[in-house]
Amino acid sequence: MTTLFDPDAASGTPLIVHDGPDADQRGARGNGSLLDGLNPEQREAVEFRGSALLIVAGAGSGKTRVLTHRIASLIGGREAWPSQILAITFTNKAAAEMRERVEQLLGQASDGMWISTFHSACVRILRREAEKAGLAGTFTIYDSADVRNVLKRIIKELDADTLGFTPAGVSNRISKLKNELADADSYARNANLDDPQEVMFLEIFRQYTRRLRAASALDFDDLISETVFLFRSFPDVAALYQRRFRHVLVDEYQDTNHAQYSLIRELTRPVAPDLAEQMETAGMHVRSLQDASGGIPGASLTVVGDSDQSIYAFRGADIRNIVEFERDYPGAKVVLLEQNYRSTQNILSAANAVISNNFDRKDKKLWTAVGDGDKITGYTGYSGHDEAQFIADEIEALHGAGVAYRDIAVFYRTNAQTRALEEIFVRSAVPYRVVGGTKFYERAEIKDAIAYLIAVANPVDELALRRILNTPKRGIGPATETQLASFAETNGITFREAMRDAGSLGLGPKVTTAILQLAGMLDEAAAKLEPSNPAGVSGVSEVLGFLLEQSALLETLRSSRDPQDETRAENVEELLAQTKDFMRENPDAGLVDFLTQVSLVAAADELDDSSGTVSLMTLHTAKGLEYDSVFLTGIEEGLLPHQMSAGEPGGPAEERRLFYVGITRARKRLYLSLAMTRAQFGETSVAMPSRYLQEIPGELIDWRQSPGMANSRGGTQPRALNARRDGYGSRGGFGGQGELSPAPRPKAEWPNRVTAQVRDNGDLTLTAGDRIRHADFGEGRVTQVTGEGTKRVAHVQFDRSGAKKLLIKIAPIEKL
DNA sequence: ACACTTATATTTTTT
DNA sequence: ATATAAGTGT
Repeated sequence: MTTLFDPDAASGTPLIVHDGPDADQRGARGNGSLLDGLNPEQREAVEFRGSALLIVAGAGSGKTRVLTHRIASLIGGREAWPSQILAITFTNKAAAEMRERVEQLLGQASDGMWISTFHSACVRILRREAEKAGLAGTFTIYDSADVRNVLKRIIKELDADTLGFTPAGVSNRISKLKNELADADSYARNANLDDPQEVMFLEIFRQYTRRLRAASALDFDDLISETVFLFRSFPDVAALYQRRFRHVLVDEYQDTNHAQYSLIRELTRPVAPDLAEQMETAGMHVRSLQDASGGIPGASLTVVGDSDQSIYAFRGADIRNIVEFERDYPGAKVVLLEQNYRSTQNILSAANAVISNNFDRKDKKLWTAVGDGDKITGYTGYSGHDEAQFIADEIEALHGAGVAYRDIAVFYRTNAQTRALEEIFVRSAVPYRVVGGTKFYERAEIKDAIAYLIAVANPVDELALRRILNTPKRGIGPATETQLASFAETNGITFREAMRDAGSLGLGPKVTTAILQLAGMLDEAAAKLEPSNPAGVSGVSEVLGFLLEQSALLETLRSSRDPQDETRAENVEELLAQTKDFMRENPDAGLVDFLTQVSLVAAADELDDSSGTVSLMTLHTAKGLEYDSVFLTGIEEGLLPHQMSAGEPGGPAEERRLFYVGITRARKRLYLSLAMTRAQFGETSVAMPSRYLQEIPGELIDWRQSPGMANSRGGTQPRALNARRDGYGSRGGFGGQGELSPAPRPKAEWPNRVTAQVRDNGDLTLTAGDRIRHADFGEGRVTQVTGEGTKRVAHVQFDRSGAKKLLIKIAPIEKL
């Protein structure tokens, strides 16, 4: 028998493990079978043993495979216990998948392994070390809406709006600072205190910090930064985790911000000899980990990333983290994965061509062994709806040809673009699901129900209490709310305590009863969770059921005459069902765990692989996913690249990466679509093709309707225009035959600089029967006019060129 | 305090 | 266009 121990902190006690058949079996598995089917680079990445490893993994190069095999090989080769592994993924869904795949490879469960997102891991640490961190273990996590709520109140109280402060703006600024590990005090040290704007911002920041603390709440950014601060302030606490996690693996490293970078640095720091000795004395068994000096060496670090897929600079992601990895970790090994196992060569060639326009990057070319595949399909709609109709029709065609709906995805830059798509999809009966967007947990009725639970779990959370105070309506208005707040303030008690003491506020009897009833309900619910409760401990769903019943929240929605409330009631019922699922899947978890899980769901976590629907999502959400058929929509100037990115330094480059990410999601078929006009704020405006479209070699795209055709500057016949512009056109994305293939192709006729020359016919009005002359098609007769305003379309029968649809506002036509 | 009407901003991306 | 905010009247 060998005495080994798994320093798994879950139980806090070392385990004695016997050498036996089990161990032999694990050893016998060896690494041989784990390396099967890997290419030499992947193999190298799996097998490398050393303190730091950077895997530069191009899109679709099998990085998840490498990561899972690496973890499995560490555990299977008995180099590490599952509990010594910490793997950070981008979404909870990716984490679950990774765990499953590791266990599949090992053929055994691997309890104790931490595979989670940055935020989940930090919450876990903070709840565990709450006392040291100066927090209640039941702290609430505020999402962006909660944060804005708090800020709104502060700004109002300080009259800061007169200085131009908005909740969203301040929230952004605070978030940026926290991502840099700054707090109000450190900011104050460098602030220009002669600037009233700065002074006000500082005051808001201070108040905000104070209120969150008073409510025992943390925002998303705090989760990371507070963990870093905890580790820095308490080396002994940090040492617990430094000792435990011997292998730290981080996925999507290009999207880490400074705080996350620092967290990884702290976790992979060595433990000093004296601290290690203290731990040994405390019975923590560090002997087997100690090096010659008596300290515990830093954990091995593996990071995986691709700077070409860095798309989160706006939330503080710092591309330098990956670019300068070798400088940060001297002696780091770098492995490059360039072979792509996902897409066809045509798709990869397009992706390579686009991304090569970003100059400050290491050249990297994806390649595949699977062959060219289909061409990319292009389509230019007259409007967003026309574009959506094309997509719906094409999806139906694909489906008819045997492609499952779930293998099809539609991507867009902004959430607002879902509207046109949804309208058409509903009409065309295409089964679809919007991933992210207005997320389930962000709906008002769900936040209300959750607020009841938060009020029970974390009684000092004033925000949650204020939210439910008059939801559903119980006659407690803003005036009463303010009175309660100031009563709490003057007496130095919490809002909740003030509610319990409502009787001494001298309010009307009706209001007083209402408040006391609510407070009593919450206390009663809390009692149900007490372990000492003689009636036994209730689970999350019982408590929620009790609260919904007592507050009549559900009943109010059901009996409302607003037709939308019916759906809201169903949503609340869905939440109740979710609590039951949660209890079944996590028998040991409690209310706080449920609330944590709810707070940390990512958009992509909502994806259900088994659902037979088309998935709609933003390009950001699409990162890390792949589909057989991908529709990339709204490839227009102002949308991709987005208008707002124009001012940002590096904005257009990041937008290009976003386009690149979208392209590389497709396995077999890629569709690029855009519209000539786009509705925005209810106004319709003319849209121009994106500059990025021209970066794709023309011969890769098969235009069903090119931008040139859509504004009728093209035609169905080759024209002299093409030859004339060949100097530009053959290189660009649309005119392109390439210098080597002189034969003109009918479908490639977009004049090179069409983006710069869009005509405006103003309010030219046409009616059926009018004769017109078109610059290319000659004379014809209008047969019909459809559409409204700027997107009026004339259907014209040309004398020589046949029937065409023309966008009246921008077509090169004149009335005769 | 609540229901109704009118004004206004909203759309960049997200844990 | 739509959703929320603010304003007005009961």
